[in-house]
Amino acid sequence: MRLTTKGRFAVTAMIDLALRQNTGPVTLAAISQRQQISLSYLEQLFGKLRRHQLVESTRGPGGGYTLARKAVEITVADIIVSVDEPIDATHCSGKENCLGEGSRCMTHELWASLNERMVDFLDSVNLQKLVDNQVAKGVVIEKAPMIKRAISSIPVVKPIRVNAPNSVFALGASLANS
Amino acid sequence: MRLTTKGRFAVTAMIDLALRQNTGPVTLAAISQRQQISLSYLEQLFGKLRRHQLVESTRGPGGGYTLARKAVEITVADIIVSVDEPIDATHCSGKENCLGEGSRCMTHELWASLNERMVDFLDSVNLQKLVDNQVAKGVVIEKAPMIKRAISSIPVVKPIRVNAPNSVFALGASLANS
DNA sequence: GATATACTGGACTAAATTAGTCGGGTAGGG
DNA sequence: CCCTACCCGACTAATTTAGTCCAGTATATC
Repeated sequence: MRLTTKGRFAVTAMIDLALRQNTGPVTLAAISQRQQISLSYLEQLFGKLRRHQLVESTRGPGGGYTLARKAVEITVADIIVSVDEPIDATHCSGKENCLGEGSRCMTHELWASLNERMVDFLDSVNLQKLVDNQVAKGVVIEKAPMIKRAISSIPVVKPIRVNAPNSVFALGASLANS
Repeated sequence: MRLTTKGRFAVTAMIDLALRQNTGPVTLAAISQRQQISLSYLEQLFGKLRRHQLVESTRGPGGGYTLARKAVEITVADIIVSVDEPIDATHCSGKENCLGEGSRCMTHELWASLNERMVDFLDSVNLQKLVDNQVAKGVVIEKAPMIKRAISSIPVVKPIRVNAPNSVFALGASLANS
């Protein structure tokens, strides 16, 4: 289990998708605009979400992404695990007792427990809950305009690359993948 | 609240210290050897632990570190917060609603909750518990040899710098500091 | 069957962070 | 004094993060 802004972005994007997929597939371009996440980055993220069967894609005009299963059946943990790869291997889980006799792994159980709690929590929250929460807050979902071609004359603001400046989720977070 | 190997090292070192401080101050050199943590790095860590009043130092020969308060009164959260600086500021906590109306902060509450759970857990574990756990496991604490000068002919193995290879705690972890 | 839309995938990269090292100090016991 | 052991700030290599870029492929509509 790891926590990065990547996971946060993925959860945000999935909420956006869940909120609007009832009017058909949602394009990444739309999510990108609404959530201010770069399109290329979303593509990367959704590639992973698709490979983990959390979303389904429809190509071509009118295409986009839809949830692969009901929102209530997708947990936050599912999303995070999908985008923040396992990184398993190379760790002292189980058989190998790290270094002599618990010397290095004195804290192993501690982190394993913490990890377990985190997973439990993130698994207890499903996408539907987050959606309901948003709806309760009064988020307005404009009906997808059925116009064939959207106005593409909106000046594209070239996003300046600034590595996530020490914000809430400034850094990566990883924990034993118990 | 953040989680890095730095915090893990600090907790490990603190357990080592708690286990042996009854025979007087414990030197960083000794902890370094036992736990395989570089001395310079321990100095950095203990500087922070001291400034946060978790340990006290005694200079000169026979000196070293001791816990500033009883082990039962030091929690894992205390240790981690001490070494992994706050990083507060620059985040959307409270008044500023991030971007428009909850758009970016759709997940804010989620992370805040998760963070709260983590802190709760880490605050529920105190150093004494970890020490008891070690003792129960049968960790042998050699009586500190009262020899004035330790044998310094042990060939010092020059540690090769290899950035923490994707292990359990491979990466940093940060969460809202609610 | 052009053409535009929209997903697919992989190679690449700048900035930030981590996990330290290095070196020169300061305090205190013998 | 001199050796032990803490003190502290500057420096750095490796790694990771958070993306970009670009060259496709599938498909609906005209």
